[in-house]
Amino acid sequence: MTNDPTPPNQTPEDASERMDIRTIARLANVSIATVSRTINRVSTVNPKMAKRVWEVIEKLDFVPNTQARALVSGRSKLFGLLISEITNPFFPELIQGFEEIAVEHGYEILISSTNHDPKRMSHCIRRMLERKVEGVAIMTFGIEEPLLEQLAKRKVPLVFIDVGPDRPGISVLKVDYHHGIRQAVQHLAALGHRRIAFVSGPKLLHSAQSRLAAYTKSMHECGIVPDPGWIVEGDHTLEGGVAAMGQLLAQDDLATAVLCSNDMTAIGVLHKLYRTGLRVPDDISVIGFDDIHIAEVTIPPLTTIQMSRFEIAKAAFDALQSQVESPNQLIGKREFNISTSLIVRESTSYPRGTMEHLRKKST
Amino acid sequence: MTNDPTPPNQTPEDASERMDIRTIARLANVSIATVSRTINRVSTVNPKMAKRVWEVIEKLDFVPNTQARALVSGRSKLFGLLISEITNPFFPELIQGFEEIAVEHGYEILISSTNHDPKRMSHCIRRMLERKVEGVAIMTFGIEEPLLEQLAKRKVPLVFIDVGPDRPGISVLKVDYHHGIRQAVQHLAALGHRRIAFVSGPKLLHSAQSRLAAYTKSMHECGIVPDPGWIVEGDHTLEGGVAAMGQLLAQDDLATAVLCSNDMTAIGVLHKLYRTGLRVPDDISVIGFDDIHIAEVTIPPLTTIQMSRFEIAKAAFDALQSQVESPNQLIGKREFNISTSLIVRESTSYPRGTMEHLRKKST
DNA sequence: GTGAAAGCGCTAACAC
DNA sequence: GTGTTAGCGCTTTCAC
Repeated sequence: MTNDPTPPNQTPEDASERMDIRTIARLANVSIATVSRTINRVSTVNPKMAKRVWEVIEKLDFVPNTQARALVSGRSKLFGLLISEITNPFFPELIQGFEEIAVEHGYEILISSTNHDPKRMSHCIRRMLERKVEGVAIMTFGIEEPLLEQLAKRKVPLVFIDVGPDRPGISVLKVDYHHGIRQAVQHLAALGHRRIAFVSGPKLLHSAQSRLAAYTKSMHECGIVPDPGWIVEGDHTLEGGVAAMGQLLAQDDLATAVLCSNDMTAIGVLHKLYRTGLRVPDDISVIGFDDIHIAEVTIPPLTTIQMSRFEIAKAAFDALQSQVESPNQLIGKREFNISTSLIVRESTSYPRGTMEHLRKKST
Repeated sequence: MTNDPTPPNQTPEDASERMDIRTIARLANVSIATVSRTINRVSTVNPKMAKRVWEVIEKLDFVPNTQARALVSGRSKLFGLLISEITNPFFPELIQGFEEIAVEHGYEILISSTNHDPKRMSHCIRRMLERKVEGVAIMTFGIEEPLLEQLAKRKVPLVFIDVGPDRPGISVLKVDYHHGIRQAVQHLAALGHRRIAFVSGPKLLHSAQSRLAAYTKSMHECGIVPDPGWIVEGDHTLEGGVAAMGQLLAQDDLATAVLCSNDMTAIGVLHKLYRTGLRVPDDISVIGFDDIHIAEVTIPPLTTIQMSRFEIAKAAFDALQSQVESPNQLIGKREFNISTSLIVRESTSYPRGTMEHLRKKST
C-alpha cells in the first residue's frame, strides 16, 4: 500500500494518495517554493505562474496540511479557550463570539471545560501545551496559581478575566462589576426595597467575591447595612439558585428583593419562588447577572445586569493576538475594561405592601 | 538567537529554548529513539533506561509536540464536531459528553458551529480538512450533499445524526423520534386533548421533518386527523417559539395543546402564552423536545421528550473511533439507535373545561 | 533491546 | 522572481 503506483483504472483526480505541495508543483511545472508562496499569497510571485498553480490546486482540490505548516513555521494558529462549564449558557455565548473572531483572523480554538476541577484544569493545560497553542484565554473566573505556572513558564500569552497576575505577557479583562451592581441596588432602593438579599457565586471564585463586594459597597452607598443573613452562597447553577432561595425562605424576616450573582442562579430562584407560591415581582423582586439570552423569556422576564459576551470575546482575542503578533511593543500587563449595566425587565417592582400603602395614601 | 549556546547565567532548568526529544536524549544518555519509545510506552524498553528518561522529562517538564507526532505518524488524534448553533443548550450538553469521552481516549475535538449557514459550513469543513481531522461527527441535523463530498472524497470517517448517506465509512445515529412523540401524543389524548398543534423546526432540517412525520403518524394512531392549521413552522429558537405561538393564537379555533419540535421553541411558546395571559397547563398544555437541563425549572416545569445527549455523544464517538481504529472490520454503514421517551412534568393537563365538566358530572 | 537514519509536508533562507 | 536546500520535532524502519 505504501509505494504502489497509481492503478491504471484510477483517474488522476481521485488519486488521493500523497497529495502534497510537491504534486502541485510537478503538475503546475513550478518549484514547491513557488507553490508555497502562491498559497501564502506572497506578492512577488509571477501572476501567470500563480494562476497555473491555483488551477492545479482547485482541480485537485488540494488542502494544505496545517500540522506541517505549524511545525516548520512555529505558528500553530491555535488559541486555547478555558472555561468552567460549557453547560452554563453564558459560556456558549462567549465561545460563539470568540470563535467568530478567531476564525476571521485565521485562528482555530481549542475549547476545554474545567468543570471547576483543578485536576481537570491541569489536564486541559497539558493538552493545550501539547498542541502548542499560541495563547490561552482563561475564562474560568479564577485559576489556581500553580497551574498557571505551566503556562507562564513557557511564556504562553495569557488573558484572564477579572483576576490576573501582574506579569509580562499577561493581559486582564477588568470587569466593572460595581457599575452594574450599583445600578441594580439603586434601582431596588428607589423602588423602596431595603431588605435586599444577595445570592453569591462559589466563594472561591474571584469574580464571585468581586460581585459580592460590589453588592456590599452599593448597599452602603444607599445607606443600608446589609444583614449577614441576607447573603447566601450559591454556585452559579440552577440547582444552587433553588437551594439558596430555600435558605432565604427559611429565615424569619424574608428579604423583599434578591440580587443574584448570575442568571442561572436567578432562574433557580425564580423557580423556587414559583414552587413556594410567591409571585415575582409582586411578592418579591429578583435580579440576575449576565443577561444570557434566555433571561428575556423567563417568567417574568428577568431584570438583570448585562455583561457583554461579545465585548469580552473581542477583548480577549485582541489581547492574545497583540501579544502574539507584536510581542515587542507593549510588553507587560495590559488591561481592558468591560462594562456592566442594568437591564430592567419585569422581575422587579415595589416591595410587597407598598402599592397598597400608596393607594391608601392617595385616598 | 538561532545558535547561541546556553548563556552561563541560565540554569539548565529554565533553558526553555529548544526543548525537544533530542535534549532529553542527551541528558538521559540514550538515543532519541529510546526517548520516543519511552514516551510511547513501548514495552521493550529497558526499565532502567525508561526510568532515567522519565526523570529527565519530569525535571525539564517536557511536553511532546503533537504537531510533529501527527505529521510523522499520520494520526492527528483530532475529531471534528460540527453543530448548528452552540447557543442552543442542547449542543453544549452534547459537546460536554463528546469532549469527555474523546479526551478519555486521547482525542481532541475541533468544534465548529455552522449557524445553519451553508457557506459557514463549507468553511468549517475546510478548516477541519486542513487540521487533518480523523473523523467528524455531523450533529447539524441535516447537511447539504455537495459539502459532504469534500469529506467523503477524502475518506474521512463520518457519523451523522438522523440523516445519513449510505456509504462505507459513514455511520448514522438513528433517532427513534416516533417512540417519544407517540408517547407525548397519547399522553395528551389520554388527558382528553384532540386539538393538538405542532410547532415544527425549520422545514429544511431532516430531523424536523422526521419529528413532524412522527407527530402526524401518532395523531392518526390516536384517531385524530390533524388540521393543517395546527401545524406551524418554527426554527428551533426562542424567538421562533414566540412567533409560532403567535400564529397559533391568531387562529379561530385555538388548539388545547402544543407539541414543540424542541425545548427552546417550547420555552418561547410558554413565554408567548404568559404574555397573552393564558395559563399553562390550565388553559393550554405544552410539550417540548430534547429535555435540556433548564426544562426542569421553566414555569411551569416542562413536560418534554427526552433524547439523551450522553447516549448520542457516546454513540458518535464510538462510531468514529471504530472506523478509525479498525477500518477493516465492519466496513460499511453502521447504525446506532437512539431512543426518546416522554418525561411528564407540569406543563400538561386536561384541556380547558374538562375539569369543570368532570366536576359537574360527579356532582 | 537500542541506535542511526530516513522522512512526514511544509516554510524560509539562500543562491541564482 | 524562482528554485534548491535545510530543517521543524517526532516516529519508524532497519541494522546491530
